[in-house]
Amino acid sequence: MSTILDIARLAGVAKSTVSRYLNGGSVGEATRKKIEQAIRETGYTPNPFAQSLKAKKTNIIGTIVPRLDSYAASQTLIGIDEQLKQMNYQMLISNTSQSREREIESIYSFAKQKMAGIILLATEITDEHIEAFETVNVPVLLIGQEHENFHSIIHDDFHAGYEMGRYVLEKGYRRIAYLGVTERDIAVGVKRKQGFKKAIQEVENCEVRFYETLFKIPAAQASAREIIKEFGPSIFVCATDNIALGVMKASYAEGLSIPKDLAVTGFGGYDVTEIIHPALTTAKFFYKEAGEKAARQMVELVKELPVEKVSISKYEIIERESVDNVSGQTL
Amino acid sequence: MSTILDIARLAGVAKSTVSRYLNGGSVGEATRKKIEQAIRETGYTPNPFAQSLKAKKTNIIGTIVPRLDSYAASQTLIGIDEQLKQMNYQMLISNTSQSREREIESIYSFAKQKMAGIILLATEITDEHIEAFETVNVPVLLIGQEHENFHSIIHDDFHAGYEMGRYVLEKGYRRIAYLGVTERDIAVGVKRKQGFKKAIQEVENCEVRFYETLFKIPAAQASAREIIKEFGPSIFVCATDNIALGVMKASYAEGLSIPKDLAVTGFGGYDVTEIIHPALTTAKFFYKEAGEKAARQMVELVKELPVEKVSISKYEIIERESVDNVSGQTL
DNA sequence: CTGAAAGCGCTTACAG
DNA sequence: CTGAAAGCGCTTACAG
Repeated sequence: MSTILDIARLAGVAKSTVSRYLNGGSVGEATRKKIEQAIRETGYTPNPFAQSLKAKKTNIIGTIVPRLDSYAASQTLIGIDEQLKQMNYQMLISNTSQSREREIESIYSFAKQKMAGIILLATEITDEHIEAFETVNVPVLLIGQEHENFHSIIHDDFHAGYEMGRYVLEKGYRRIAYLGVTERDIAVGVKRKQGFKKAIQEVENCEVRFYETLFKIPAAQASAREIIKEFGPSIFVCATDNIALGVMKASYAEGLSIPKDLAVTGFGGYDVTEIIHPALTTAKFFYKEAGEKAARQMVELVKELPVEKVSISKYEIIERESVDNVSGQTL
Repeated sequence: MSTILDIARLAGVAKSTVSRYLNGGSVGEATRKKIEQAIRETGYTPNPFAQSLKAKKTNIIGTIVPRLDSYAASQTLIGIDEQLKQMNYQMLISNTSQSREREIESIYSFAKQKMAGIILLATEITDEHIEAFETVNVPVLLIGQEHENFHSIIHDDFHAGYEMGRYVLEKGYRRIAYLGVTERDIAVGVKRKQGFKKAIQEVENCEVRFYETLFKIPAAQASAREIIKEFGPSIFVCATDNIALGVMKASYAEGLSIPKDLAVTGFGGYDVTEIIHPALTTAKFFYKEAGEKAARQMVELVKELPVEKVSISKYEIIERESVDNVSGQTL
């Protein structure tokens, strides 16, 4: 491995001149050529550790993710990674396995490692998060949740909820179970529900009940079984695709046919939703695109350029087979 | 951020003494206490860049993965990551988006970044791979494929194929379509098929035809449609779960009911296989465990301890609903 | 435009 | 056991 000194000698100039060339400073035509030649000969690449030691900052963006094995997470990461690569930055992933403690630790650990910025695929923002981010003093970008203290990219949960509500009502459903999650998750637990509620309020004679369950399929399945028995809705509007999957399992178990006996919708647009049969009607979010945008904005933050506080990523209602047309009426 | 000099001054000793303490060298009882106290006060942690600059090696294991959005990949990564963390190593992921070129680039790039070792979630090992690994001279571990030049952890594809064959025959199926993939993929394309063939050879009066398709669901679906029409098997034994999913979609489209009209099996044990209805009978591999073992072995390689050339990870046939009992006979 | 020098924070022989 | 000194490979004022 050759060093900057090797190529300085080869080119017959000083180390500092080579360094200047490398960092885009102005060098004379002749010396530039000699340096370029020397670099070509040796295949020289700068030692990143030496660079970072001086610069006290890397070109690495630390990305904190609650789990690796979710569609949303992996798509978002792919988007971040590809975009970052294009801009000559690198992504370092910290998987916290849904542990808030590890999430906080990762913030400090990334700061120690001189990450240029931190992207958090957020579920909940606690005081500990705020404190950590404030003490490390590194550019931060949230994906999936918004917070007044930080820049963020969110999915349009409210309007997706609203449009999903409209869609379900248009199809004629009037006995609806909304199966949501904890309100501590603002995006998934609050916004989607609020949007849905708004759609409901625009219509009359509609019986809607709101329930809360957990994110995992088995929990959703158990909740659904209860609800089917005690309420007997004609449709489940579920706050996530996984919850919808749990509802579908419950309905098989109860011998209900989808969508004839029971309709189901989700949110997310996970690829499994089109593999299953019947395919699931859902509000698709654009995780990869959101990740790409996050990467771009993060680099702008690093360069201290102005960035809008919150960007809203789009969505799309995808009609598939899990919802019937009960009435055909238009609202 | 405090440096080693700060804590040397605080403790009233020399930098080198602190460094020795930090690296497990012998220090006197009294100085040890003073140093520990100083570290506690300041919350000092060593600057990793300065360390790496001297040591010319990091405690980071570079992990090259063809894609992030696959069950096998994410489970394997989770296993590697968790185990590495426990051993005070870090994982750095390079996602190549199925580009062989990027795979090769990543090898060189990891070497430049002084990774302590490289783990490759392998699909195909080409001459370029071999050349790259030889020139960088960094410990290497393959997961998923074996190769004489390198250490590796593989899944027991051969025996999984064999046992799947036995299982299908026991259930009474005798008109079988084996839907495989390219033989350039030794593990998936060759070994699983070989194991399956062995099982077939132990029985008589069995009509088996072998086909080849691509890894993606739509491609498998198209292949399946053809095969259903021209051969009309009573069961599809598919080389991967995704291919099995494609077959299931094709059978819905053709109006065939699973498992009554057509049975299906896969390999992999992806979690989607138990979400769908009917749930898929498959040979489950233990990706996360394989990742954990890979991490352990990699660290041993880094430390230049002896490591077995190839480790075989286990599998398990999971019986679910996509296969009927046609005969009930025992082989 | 170019170069000499100091310094980033750590480790590693080498003396004592 | 402990410390002074050199050096890892780079960057950054500062002179010229």
